[in-house]
Amino acid sequence: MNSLGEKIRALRESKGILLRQVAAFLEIDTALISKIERGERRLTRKQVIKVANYYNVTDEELLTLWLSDKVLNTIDSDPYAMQGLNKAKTILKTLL
Amino acid sequence: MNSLGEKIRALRESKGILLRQVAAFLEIDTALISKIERGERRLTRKQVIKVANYYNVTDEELLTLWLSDKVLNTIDSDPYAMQGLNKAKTILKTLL
DNA sequence: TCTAAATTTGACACAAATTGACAAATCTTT
DNA sequence: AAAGATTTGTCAATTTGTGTCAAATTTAGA
Repeated sequence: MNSLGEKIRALRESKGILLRQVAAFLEIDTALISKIERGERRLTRKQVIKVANYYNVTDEELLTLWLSDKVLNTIDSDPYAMQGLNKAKTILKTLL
Repeated sequence: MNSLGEKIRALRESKGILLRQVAAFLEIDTALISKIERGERRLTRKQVIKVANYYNVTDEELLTLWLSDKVLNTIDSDPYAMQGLNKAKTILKTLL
């Protein structure tokens, strides 16, 4: 339930960048980015976009993970999570 | 984006019950259930279950709508909403 | 190993969102 | 017009989200 954190940690490590550096770029405390990568906290939408640029990946890729994490977090482990998700998808389709 | 509110309003009206009565049953203010039916506020999970019993429908039916509303609310009108939903679904499947 | 840098943890602060009550305004029915 | 039903607006209490800071722990290099 923390796809984005894992992803940006992988990106950071693959480029040999320090938490300190990402934190500076995002203008937040190092402790915070540490928590974010481990899924203890979440990025804001704007921060996700900044990070995507920083690591040279598309906004879409990271935002999709970010949204997915948010969704899974709100339906948590509700027994009807899948039904709710399907209903949401059906409704969303009609809105597009 | 307020499937549940519409549903419970329809249920209430089909049975000719007053907001006042539902509110009394749920032990909340009448104004609140009014707002809930119009999507201005949300029920808690426990209240959804109480309402389901009150109107003699299944928990599953109302909780599905409740979850769907929550999901659609959190992904709001993000341009990548559908991608996020699909990713969430994929991940959720692996967790079951 | 020793130590310095990097990361993690826990406590706290502040802001924003949520949940509810209450009073007043509006809508409906008779 | 009067009574009841519903809606609206505002305020308080609580919860949740976003961030900092200091201290503890882990990791790496000399």
